[in-house]
Amino acid sequence: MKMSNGVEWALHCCVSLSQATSPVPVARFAELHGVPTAYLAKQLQALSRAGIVRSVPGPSGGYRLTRAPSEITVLEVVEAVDGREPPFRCTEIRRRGPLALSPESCAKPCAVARAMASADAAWRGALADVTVADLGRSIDTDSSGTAMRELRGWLSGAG
Amino acid sequence: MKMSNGVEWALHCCVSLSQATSPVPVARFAELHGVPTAYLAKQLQALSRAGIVRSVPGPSGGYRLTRAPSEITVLEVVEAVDGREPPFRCTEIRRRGPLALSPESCAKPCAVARAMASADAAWRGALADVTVADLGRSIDTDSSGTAMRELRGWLSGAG
DNA sequence: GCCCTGTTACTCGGATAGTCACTGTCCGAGTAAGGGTGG
DNA sequence: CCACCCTTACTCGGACAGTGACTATCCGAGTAACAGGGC
Repeated sequence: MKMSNGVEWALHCCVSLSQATSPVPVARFAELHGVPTAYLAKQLQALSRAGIVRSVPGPSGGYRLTRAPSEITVLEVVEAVDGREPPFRCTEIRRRGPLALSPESCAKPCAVARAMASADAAWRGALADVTVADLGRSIDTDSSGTAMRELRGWLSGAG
Repeated sequence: MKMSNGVEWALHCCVSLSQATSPVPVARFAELHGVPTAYLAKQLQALSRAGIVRSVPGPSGGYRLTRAPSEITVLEVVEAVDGREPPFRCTEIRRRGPLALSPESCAKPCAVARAMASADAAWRGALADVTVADLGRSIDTDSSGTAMRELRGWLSGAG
């Protein structure tokens, strides 16, 4: 079970975007984070489809957030990039073999699927409790309050 | 992010094993669940390496549980089959690019990694709260108390 | 009848190909900025 | 000097190859059961 690395990139891009005052193009993010430009664009497109960011075409265009950073949860970003389907998918093996259950006996998900779904809900709940604004504050605290200021300066400067 | 289907098979096998009184070979499980024998064997081998089941070679051999079903958590089975590494792996992009942090500033995991680790801990905690015995009871309840009895009968019979 | 021995066949275990999703990349459509021209 | 228009170049967006992990499979090593022979 491996999560796409694009999730990490997308989250850092959202934090960076929360400090930007004008649209930021993909190339700028790629330079800032040291990742491939074209592949990073794929992740930003996913965020755009999910309505988390909005694309501005043409010169001086790029991406901007559609909402306040405090209104964007980590879960939304993860689901936008990695998909909304849960990692575990029940294949209904209880309906197969010599002890197969009748279809009408399978109205409820089986016990295994319920346990996995419960854990998945706990995972999503934890991710939904953290917002992009929270991430920015945590990063700022780790750097003694310099990270967000340096980020704003770099985004405003020529690069 | 896709979890191996072997996890589902392994969990159902553990529940079945909890009702067996003698070692059960892989072929029997494959017939019961309607899955490929050779690939299912791979999952049972993983359980064996993790110490959840014990293999008995030779005629009338197979697999048996090493502990009581109430002492085997779903988390153990998931980790045995799917691996213990968390789905999210931080690539430390904060150390790269024009605003790269110094190595000594990265003693703690970054905020993004902490948020993902917290969610992962919640996921594992939920899985650790359910045991194989719990799964068996739930399946029995869903079938009005006939599933485990039929399972014991089939495992004892010639198949 | 009981014990020993050799055969037998059944078990697991790791090493070996095939397929799907993630990774990485490219070029085309669309658009706003900027400069030039005319009024 | 101002407004309009054209060129320009910069943006995103979806479509196209490469790689690693999951899927599926096979054959060999080891061992307990079983049958046969000897005591």
